[in-house]
Amino acid sequence: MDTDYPPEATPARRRRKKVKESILAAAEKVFAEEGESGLSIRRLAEKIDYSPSAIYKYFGSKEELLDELKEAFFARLMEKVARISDTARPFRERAHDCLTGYVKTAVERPHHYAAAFSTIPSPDEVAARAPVCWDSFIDTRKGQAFRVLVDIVEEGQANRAFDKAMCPVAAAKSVWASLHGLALLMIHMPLLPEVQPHGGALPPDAFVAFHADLLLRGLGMPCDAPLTPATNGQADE
Amino acid sequence: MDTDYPPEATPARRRRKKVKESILAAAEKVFAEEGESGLSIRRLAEKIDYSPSAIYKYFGSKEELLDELKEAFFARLMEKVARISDTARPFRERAHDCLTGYVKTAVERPHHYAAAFSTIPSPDEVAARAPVCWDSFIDTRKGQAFRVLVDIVEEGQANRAFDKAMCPVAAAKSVWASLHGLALLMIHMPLLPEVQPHGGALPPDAFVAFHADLLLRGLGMPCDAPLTPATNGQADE
DNA sequence: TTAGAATGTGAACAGTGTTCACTAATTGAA
DNA sequence: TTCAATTAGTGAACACTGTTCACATTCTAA
Repeated sequence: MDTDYPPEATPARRRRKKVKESILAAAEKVFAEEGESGLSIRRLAEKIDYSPSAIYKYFGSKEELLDELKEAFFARLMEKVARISDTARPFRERAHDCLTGYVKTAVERPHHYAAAFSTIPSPDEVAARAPVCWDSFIDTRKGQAFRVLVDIVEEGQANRAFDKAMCPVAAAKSVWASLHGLALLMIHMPLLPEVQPHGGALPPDAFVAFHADLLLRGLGMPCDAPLTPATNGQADE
Repeated sequence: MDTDYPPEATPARRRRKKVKESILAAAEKVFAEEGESGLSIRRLAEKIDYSPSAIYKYFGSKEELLDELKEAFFARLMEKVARISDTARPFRERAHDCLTGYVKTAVERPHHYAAAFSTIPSPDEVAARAPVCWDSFIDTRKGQAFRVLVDIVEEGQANRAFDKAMCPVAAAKSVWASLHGLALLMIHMPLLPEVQPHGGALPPDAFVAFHADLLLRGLGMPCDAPLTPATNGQADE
């Protein structure tokens, strides 16, 4: 696509960048509230007072525009988790907060997170892209987020907090899957955490923490605190 | 919608049912291969040699048609897992196979499974539907699949295989989330299991088994076998 | 000053889900 | 058997969608 120019800061380039950002800002707003179904090129054009076709001078297609939104979101998510991981605190706390932080950040922008995992490659595409090499994956935004998890697992193993027999990459994949699933389940079924046969369910945040504890224990790290706070189960109700 | 009639088996009703099933069959085929994006009413009509508007005599909307496909798929998924859970085998084997069975069945029909969790309710809708009661959820197809997981957790706790301090419902939610995430990750990134820095990644099935083992350990059940088979890690490569 | 590139536009194309007036066939009752 | 009422099926249309393209305008660099 010929929509991206080298960034010598001529006045024209600056103007162009501004317009492009106004498009992205308008798109971001609509998309955050209503998701892809609410975001049409015509509606977007109306919002920024341009004609629909003008948008195609800045983005090759709607998909390209959406990709930038998702990419930016995932970069924020990754950075957030990485920052948590970089704080100087006991390993268990840090690991726990990385896991819960991932889920919480994902759930904050449900449409973004869900859209970041929305395309299903056909068997042909899969065959064409295989085999996938590690280096190309780890340069992706998703790959970088994954990298943080691998580092945590390796650190935990070095600490003897986690089982050393596990392949750290496999363990990180497993953890990622579990976080991913919780995030999506909470996005698509926001009331699930509240569902409980006799009332007294965990509030969403506590449930995310519980999930993280379970994962850490799966990795081989026993819990010092009890797994479920007193509010859960069929207590006093 | 007035598209469903009582099932007195008059010739007309039989004919109607047949046509409806032919629509569903055609839709099923297209949907399984190409997902929602490939399934248009006009294309569907062409396939079964009817006019597009004819389809609306059988389904109130495209969404309603799709809902039937997803519902049928999830019913199969649920039944499959329930059947595994009902076999007479050692608890650990059964539990393990239920978890892996869920993921494997989901991945077999990627578009179905992903579509079954595709709608994101707006905050208004969430507020309107809250609070959700257990009984109405457990009658859902998803609720029934979830029920199987709760039963497994409770059985494991009764066996002293799982931690008794956990709320079984919370634990089941956590397990569900982890399975859900693995299934979706494998659907949207089919090559992820293969990604490994120095080659020698687990094949997909082995990775699913590894994931299940990790979950069982998280629930409090220690592993008899080593967590990761010999093929993993940076072995002989 | 002027050629060339970049920006923005309106009309159009091909596609979508859906509705509706209409015809044709089928049904159940007189 | 006849006849009214229901049902099945149709084609044209509506209001959308993403996208393209010839065209006019504006800006930029030589």
